[in-house]
Amino acid sequence: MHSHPLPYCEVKCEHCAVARLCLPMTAEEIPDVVFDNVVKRKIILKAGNALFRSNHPFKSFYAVRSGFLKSVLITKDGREQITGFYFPGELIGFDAVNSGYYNATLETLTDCEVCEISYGKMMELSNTTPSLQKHIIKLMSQRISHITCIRPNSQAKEKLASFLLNFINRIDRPRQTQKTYTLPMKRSDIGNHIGLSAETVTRTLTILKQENILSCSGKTITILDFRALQIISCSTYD
Amino acid sequence: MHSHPLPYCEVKCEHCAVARLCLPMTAEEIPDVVFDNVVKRKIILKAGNALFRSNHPFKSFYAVRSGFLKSVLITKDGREQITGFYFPGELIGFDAVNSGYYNATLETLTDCEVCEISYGKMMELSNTTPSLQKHIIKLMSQRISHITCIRPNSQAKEKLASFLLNFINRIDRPRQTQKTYTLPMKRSDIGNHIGLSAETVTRTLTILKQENILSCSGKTITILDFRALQIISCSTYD
DNA sequence: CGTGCAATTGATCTAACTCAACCAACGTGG
DNA sequence: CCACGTTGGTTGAGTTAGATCAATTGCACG
Repeated sequence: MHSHPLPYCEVKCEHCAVARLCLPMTAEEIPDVVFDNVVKRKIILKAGNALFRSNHPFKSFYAVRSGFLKSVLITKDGREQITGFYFPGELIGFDAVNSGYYNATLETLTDCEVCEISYGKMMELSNTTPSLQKHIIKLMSQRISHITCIRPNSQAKEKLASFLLNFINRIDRPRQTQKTYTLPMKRSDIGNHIGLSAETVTRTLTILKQENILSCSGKTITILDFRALQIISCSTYD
Repeated sequence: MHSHPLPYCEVKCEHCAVARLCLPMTAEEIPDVVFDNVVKRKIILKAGNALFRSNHPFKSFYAVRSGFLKSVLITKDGREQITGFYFPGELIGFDAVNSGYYNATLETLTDCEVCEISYGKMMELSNTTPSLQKHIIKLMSQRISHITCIRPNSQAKEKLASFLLNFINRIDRPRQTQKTYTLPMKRSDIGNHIGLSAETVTRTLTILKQENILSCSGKTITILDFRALQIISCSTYD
């Protein structure tokens, strides 16, 4: 939970597995030399560290190259609120553009590789690169959809189903034949984020197991009946 | 709740009271003739009508010129979920860019004037207008912040305080000496949105009245102790 | 092979929900 | 102009989903 100097190393986007998700990486459109000026460096973080803290001035987005992070808000009386999770290929910092400072602390759930993307330089570049501009707006739109996916006045089962579907949609897109996933966060993190206690998350998972909708042990979860999960979530996921 | 042909009329942005919030309206940057091509027309809607419905194809943002709207999602078992409110000067439709269709039905809470902004044409225009591009991203960032403001695992009092502060911040920015506001939505809408029953909203308002933090009667609400409300909300509002 | 954190399970408790009655404001039509 | 229906708000009583507290087990890692 302590933040210390961030170790950097060189990175080439063309070698990045999640580049296509992160920024539109068509070499013919953006010359490498220009692009390298925008995406600075790869930051390596061990699990449990902070990428940045609440109220620090905003100057960069961060692209998740690998690993998982959570965005945490500490209320004045010391409680934690997890306002979101970040998965590989996703961009961090959209909420900070308006206020000019980061609204939450970004903590790694696992070891992470993160690329720093200068906001100012990216905006310059996007002036001459329509596809980049479109892509940013699309990613922001996507994030808005993700946030909206948990309905606050729904039951535990419904919330958890929505959370799991959202997780799968973001981690495994386009959806593979794969049905087994590793949850990067603990029960209490899930609960905190969707408005349940850790115990209720466990109990609800147990119910879903008994109903043969999924099986899970620890952080490993297998979806047995995808359709049932969709029905429970009442969502519009495909 | 019925949707019928939308009545249009001519509108000039330079005469609009909320133009400065909606799009960057510096005449020297964007020639009128170009701009008029993007902002199509003014739509007039009576209270209780739909601007658009869930799953309709997305092709335009809508700017709220006057009035108030709510965005409603109908779950498969018929329950309503209010995913957000829209106030004068705000843009509607950010969540639809990614999926290509509107994710919710937009219903007017009051009589409304709304301007249609072609997404495609606006993106074209923003290619040559850096300030427009920056503005859109800022507005999207702002919306992300607004959505995040209600913490799902907090008490009724805290939720309601956060909701009220968010409302005031959006309706009255920069903050005036004004302390009395008219809530455009009913108790059940507030409750639905923040995850409480209408009765609990009423009861919580009654408690806040007894504590001399606010006074309210029906839709008219007066903030007596702003600071106390901020403390209850545990928020970071200024 | 402990040590410590996370997950599970059970027992109680409570904040908020639901149901119901009542009131106030408002619009409509006779 | 008033009777009436409708809609929204308030208040009370009883119920419940999920929280809290506590004890136990499981597991990962040095």
